[in-house]
Amino acid sequence: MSLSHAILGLLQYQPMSGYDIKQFIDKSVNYFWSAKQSQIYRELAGLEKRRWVVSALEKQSGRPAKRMYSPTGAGRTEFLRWLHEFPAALVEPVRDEFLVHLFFGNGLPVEETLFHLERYKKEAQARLDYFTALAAKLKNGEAGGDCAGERVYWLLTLAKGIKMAEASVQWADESMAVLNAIKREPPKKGVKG
Amino acid sequence: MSLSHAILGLLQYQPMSGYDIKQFIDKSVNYFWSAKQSQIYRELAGLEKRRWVVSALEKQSGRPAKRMYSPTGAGRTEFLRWLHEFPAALVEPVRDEFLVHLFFGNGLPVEETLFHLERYKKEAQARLDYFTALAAKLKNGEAGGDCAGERVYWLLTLAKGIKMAEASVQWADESMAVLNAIKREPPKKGVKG
DNA sequence: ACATACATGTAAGTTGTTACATGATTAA
DNA sequence: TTAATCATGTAACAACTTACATGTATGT
Repeated sequence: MSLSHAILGLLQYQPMSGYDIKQFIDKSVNYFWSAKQSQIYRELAGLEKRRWVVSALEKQSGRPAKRMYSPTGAGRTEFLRWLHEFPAALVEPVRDEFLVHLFFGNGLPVEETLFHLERYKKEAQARLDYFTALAAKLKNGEAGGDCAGERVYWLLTLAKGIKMAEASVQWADESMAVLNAIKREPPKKGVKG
Repeated sequence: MSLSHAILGLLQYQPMSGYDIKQFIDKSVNYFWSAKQSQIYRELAGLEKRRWVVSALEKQSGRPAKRMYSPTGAGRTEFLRWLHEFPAALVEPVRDEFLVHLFFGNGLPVEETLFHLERYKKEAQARLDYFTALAAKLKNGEAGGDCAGERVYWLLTLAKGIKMAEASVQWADESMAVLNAIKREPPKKGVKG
């Protein structure tokens, strides 16, 4: 339900093609929302079936034609209905494969885990840098186009991404420190020794 | 792939039933991993089909019998193979419906958004309290049973949950402050006014 | 010559959710 | 007597991923 309505919401701002939507998602709301190209096309087809959007082919010179989608009246109504309907549980269940591996880290050499924690930190740092730069642009009005009222809310969601990325970097550092300490001073096993 | 191998990993510690696994997940690794009861049963059936686990009915007095699952030799091998195989992208895609609503918050009355941010904060705070208490127990050896080597890694994953929950509470506070400021001083629209 | 960006989609498979179905015991 | 805990599962549906299929234009 969320993906189709999120797409419907984006189309309130301006008509877009499936490809445009994918670009927009990857470059802006990527912290809290992602989707594969194929899924976007499928959701758009579903939205059109329910008459919440209509599409029209737009020819381009030297490029494939774009199928541009726009919301209908019913689509706008449906979006507003959905918007008021917040989920009952606001903190979503997480499923993090990296943490599953770490949880079972006792079955791995410490060096291997440290290597992947370092990788993790770099990824988190890259996200942090990206979101920080994007937030600066949004504040200066260099991004987000003509949307004035929206900017505040976009910044709030970006702030969440920044907070999470900052916490992730810190956590990776602290975790590496813990494991490095173990490496130097292996833990005692049982009562012997 | 992750869920089946995570279950396989849990069974390395001790034989468990589907119900036991559900209890364990909900009460300990809930920060980074969750699953519905029905899915757990399906994954267990799949693991048994692949001969990575075997099951046996265990009768109980006054209670329904339990189907206890244990890993086979092939299961232990497969688990270790998987454990070394970390995902290429360590920071997982997030899909957060609450943030999708907030992103489109300009379409809602500020009071409504503030109400849900307050709810969000309470939920995050409850998680923070729970994880903090669990970490304290783990450190004292009151939880986690006979697993000595595992405890370090369990604490690392819990630390992540704590970090995230802390950041979430802070973010909710800061976001409410921003929206309260807007409520007192509504934003100027365009050049008129 | 090869990769990337542009652009759309289908098919198949995996994973996750919701609803259904059953039934005993225990605590409020 | 009502709800919760214990305990297992199936069926249907919804959501998501991966692989496939096609083709142009541009940059290296």
